[in-house]
Amino acid sequence: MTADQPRPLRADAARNRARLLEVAYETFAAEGLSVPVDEIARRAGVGAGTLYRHFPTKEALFQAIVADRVQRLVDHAGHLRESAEPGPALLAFLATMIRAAATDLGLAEALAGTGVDIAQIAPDAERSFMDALDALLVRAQQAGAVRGDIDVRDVKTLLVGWQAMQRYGGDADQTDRMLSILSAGLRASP
Amino acid sequence: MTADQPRPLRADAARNRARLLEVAYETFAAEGLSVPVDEIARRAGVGAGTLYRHFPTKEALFQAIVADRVQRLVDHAGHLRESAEPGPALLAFLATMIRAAATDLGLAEALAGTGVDIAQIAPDAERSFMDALDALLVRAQQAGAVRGDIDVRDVKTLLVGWQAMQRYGGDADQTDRMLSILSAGLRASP
DNA sequence: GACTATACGGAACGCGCGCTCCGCTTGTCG
DNA sequence: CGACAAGCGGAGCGCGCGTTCCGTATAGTC
Repeated sequence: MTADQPRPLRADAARNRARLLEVAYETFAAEGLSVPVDEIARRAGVGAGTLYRHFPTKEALFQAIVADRVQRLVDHAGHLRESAEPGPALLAFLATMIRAAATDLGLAEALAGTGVDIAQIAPDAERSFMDALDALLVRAQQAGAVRGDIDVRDVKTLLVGWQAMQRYGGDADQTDRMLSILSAGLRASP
Repeated sequence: MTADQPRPLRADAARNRARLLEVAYETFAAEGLSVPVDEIARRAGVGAGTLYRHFPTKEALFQAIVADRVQRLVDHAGHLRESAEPGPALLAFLATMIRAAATDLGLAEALAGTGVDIAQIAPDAERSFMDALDALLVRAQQAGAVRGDIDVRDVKTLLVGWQAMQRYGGDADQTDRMLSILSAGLRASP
């Protein structure tokens, strides 16, 4: 259904597109969304026109980046689900996301902070992410490793909060303490 | 030393200044920092020139708002310290801040998110806030109500994260669950 | 090697916003 | 009540950034 590409995209065009995505991701993650589009183009070594041919709008560029990154997270969740114990699997996934927050979700939250919402900008990515997270959560709850009164939406909200801390706070020691508080708080309660 | 006012400020000028602060606070908290300065002036019923006479720059306006709000939080912490048990006092303060986050700290974090840092913009306010928070934390730890391996900076980081959730997530029920997780995680650990 | 569709670069445009300037109004004080 | 400083309003300036346009270069094809 969605697998036909009318025209296979010229070689240089494909290269430029990939390079733009890469550079844009790194730049936005590191310096925020206010970086001018022209600057992205410059760093990628292309003209502004080229960027706009691939991504007709700045927001379209965001969308492409987010979709890409979220997909990687979903894949990671899938692997954990197959290879680890329910409780540890959930915590490991949360830890991974929080540690990677400075770049991955940090970007996503930067979007939310500026008024752009992931669920709006890339509904498909959002949905498959939530599904993957839900699977991990339910298994952990069934195994009795996590309190039963919370749902996926709660966990997602927790992630948003924790990655905000990550961006805000500092050293690795603090991160460890934050993670310790999180797992203590999630444990099945009296 | 700092208690002399060369000129007592004319009556209408004082009124306009207060009104501007009020309107700017509400507007920025509700709609983000990208609201144009002219719009603030319009809603306050004054001209742009008037706003700029009181606050020579948009950032100066932020600074004035933040200093004002943080001071209120510090006062609140002082009252709690005198009137409540150590453990509950800390949790009550955290809960207050988190519940008020959508307006108060939400603004502060909005600043941080856009590259402005409270500690830079209003160092005095930041310092007295941290002192007040520290006092509550230390008392709670001495009473054995909160684990001893965390410090003020950790608590501040937690607050940043929790208020991010607050802005992000939704209903009151979810907020309660988040608070429950927080207090469970903070309790003195094995 | 020549021809054409495809893609590129970067100058230029328009708009929005922070900030300034100055002629007019209004509070204040004798 | 009259005079003067203090304050006001809002048109306008300049700049930065998102977006467009079009003449030029280059990959793909025979």
